[in-house]
Amino acid sequence: MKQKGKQTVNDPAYNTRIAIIEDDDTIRDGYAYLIGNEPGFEIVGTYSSFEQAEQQIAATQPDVILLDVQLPGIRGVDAIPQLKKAAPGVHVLVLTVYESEEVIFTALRNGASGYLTKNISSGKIIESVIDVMNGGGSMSSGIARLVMKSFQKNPASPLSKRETQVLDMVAEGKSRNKIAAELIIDVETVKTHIKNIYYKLNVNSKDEAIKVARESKYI
Amino acid sequence: MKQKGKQTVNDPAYNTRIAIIEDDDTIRDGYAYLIGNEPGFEIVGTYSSFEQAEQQIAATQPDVILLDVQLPGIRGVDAIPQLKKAAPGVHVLVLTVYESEEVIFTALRNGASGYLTKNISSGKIIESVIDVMNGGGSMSSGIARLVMKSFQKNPASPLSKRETQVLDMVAEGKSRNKIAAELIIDVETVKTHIKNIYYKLNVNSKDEAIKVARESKYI
DNA sequence: ATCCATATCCCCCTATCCGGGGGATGTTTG
DNA sequence: CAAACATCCCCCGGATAGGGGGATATGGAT
Repeated sequence: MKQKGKQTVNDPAYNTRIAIIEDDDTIRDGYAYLIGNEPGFEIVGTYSSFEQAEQQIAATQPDVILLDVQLPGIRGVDAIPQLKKAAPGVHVLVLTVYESEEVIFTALRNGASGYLTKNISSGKIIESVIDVMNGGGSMSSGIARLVMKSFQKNPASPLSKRETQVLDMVAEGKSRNKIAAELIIDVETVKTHIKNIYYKLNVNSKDEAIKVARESKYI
Repeated sequence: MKQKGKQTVNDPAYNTRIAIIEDDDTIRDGYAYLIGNEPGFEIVGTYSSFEQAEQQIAATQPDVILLDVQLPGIRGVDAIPQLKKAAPGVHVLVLTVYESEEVIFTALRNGASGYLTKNISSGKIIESVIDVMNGGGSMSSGIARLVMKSFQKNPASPLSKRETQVLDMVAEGKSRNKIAAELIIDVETVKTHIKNIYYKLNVNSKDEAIKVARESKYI
């Protein structure tokens, strides 16, 4: 229902207030034009850099910010915390041309409400804005694929089921005793599993094993 | 480009072959009707349970499976690995009425290509099918929100920046020495940070701290 | 039938780590 | 200025980790 002391989103007379931070003039003006002409949406500010935007954002308190990742100065996704501080409750929709995992996950960690590739139509952007205004999230399909892939394990892991389970627990900081207790097996068995894990991963310490296994998505 | 020995997806004469596993007759037949009448899409099988579907899926090798989470017998999301084994390369789109975090993350871990709530239009389902056929992913906005939220930390953490950083490393199985080396500070400092973390979280061991911090999304 | 991977358990050893206790000092920030 | 933060110092005893050497039983692949 989302109120913020103004009117509700569901009020047909209420315009969703949108700010755009994007350094490419053509793209910025294009978005502004397309979205500004859409009934129910209002562009309350367009900026070509974060530094330029910060003050104004605090003053205008938009509902949604369309944020380019490539900006002169600070990287767009790194500016998200400051933008949310300047306009608490604002929904940040990140726009990008590249699908870089590092950038995507930084954006998500920083509290972006959506992550869209720029090759989408303005209709899709409007749809995403509506989604996030209703408390949802929004991701283009390429981004969604990467995010979903990050949850999956490598099916070609050299580790057995039990070994994976043990290494999972090791990676959570649990001691051999704790692991043995939880799996209801002897500490010696846990030890053997760990020995075999080290052998298979060609390492000889906990954190090497965790590092290697994480990199290869074995755990 | 995705070939599978048949024709390419981009061939306008090729029909995307879809199977539906859904125990509610009305819903199943409804989807089958709506999707079957869509040009470019073909329903190659409808099943009311996983057990019933498994054999046929292996024989028909559909491109996409629409899978209900609530099934008699095995839970839909738990059947995903077997479905992918029966039809390697198949894209599984999970359909649900509830947005349960546990079920969502199980689906993602098991390699679902999409996760949709049932209140969406058949047009949206078609869109999602196209997205996954092109190698993308697809999530309804409520699901996307939950997934994105899972990446975020609690902004109200009692831990300082440095403490969070240290606990992060502790949670990765690193020893105090290793942490000290990586942060280029003394082991004693790391120890002090850990002491303070334990005090703040009201615990007195590594794995308690990790558990509490994980539950509250401090790390 | 045999071999290999898996899973379970047993014993030895030493160096390191962990948790708990007591402090101190400088900087940042509200 | 006080509180939070980040840094470093000392002492102690028990637990843990890693490396070495085994054994036994099951189940699947050849």
